[in-house]
Amino acid sequence: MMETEIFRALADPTRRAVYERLAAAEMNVSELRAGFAISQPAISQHLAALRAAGLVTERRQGRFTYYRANPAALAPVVDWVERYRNFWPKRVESLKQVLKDMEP
Amino acid sequence: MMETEIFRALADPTRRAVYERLAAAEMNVSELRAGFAISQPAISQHLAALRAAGLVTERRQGRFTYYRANPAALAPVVDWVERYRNFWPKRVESLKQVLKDMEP
DNA sequence: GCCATATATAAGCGATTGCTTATGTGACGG
DNA sequence: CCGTCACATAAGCAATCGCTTATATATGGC
Repeated sequence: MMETEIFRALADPTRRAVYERLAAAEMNVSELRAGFAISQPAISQHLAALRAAGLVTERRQGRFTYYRANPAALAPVVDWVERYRNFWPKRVESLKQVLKDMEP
Repeated sequence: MMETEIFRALADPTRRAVYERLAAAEMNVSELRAGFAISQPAISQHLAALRAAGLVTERRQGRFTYYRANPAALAPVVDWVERYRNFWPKRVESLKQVLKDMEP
């Protein structure tokens, strides 16, 4: 299940923090690591999880790998929440559409 | 972190399925169990996780405990996604407001 | 009171998580 | 080339997960 991988990736607070930093600005691994008190491999492993879920994309440039958030990959989360829209008005539709429009 | 507990609760596919069934209809544990191929304690443990995250509420009636989904508890998920609204138009605001209006 | 029913909790177990240290891989600068 | 830098991968480990079986806690019917 695709949603499982995304929810699982976001379930870790460090990983959400990584995503948040990458949403603010594209960054290479060393720059990213600066904000956290964990080892470089730990960061790489978190990035691998986010990458597998499609939540971040990488761009290799020489020795550096630049990562950025891919907010379009959050669509399944909104989709899932949206399935319970019968509980509330269907204004949620708009968000779903916006995310769909972002697809590359 | 509150979001962590919610994301973690939703990260398990069985738990999401439980939530989905409880979103469709209030149900006691035995009725709920009928739809799954796992033991009664396993269901109770999933319900405990969902309950701890505030995603479901219980109503005891005699020997039975009836559970129902509490969609308002999904608000932090929408909130979190919404934090990246700078990537997309701010129509997301409306969803946040709707969820806030649902609070008991 | 006594027994069955409905659910929760405890205990135990293999699988998975998130971290660490160690090592690999590839690109740059001398 | 050769050493260093940027990053990924491997291996190992304690903690946590999701499940099981066993047991506790209520409630209801007799």
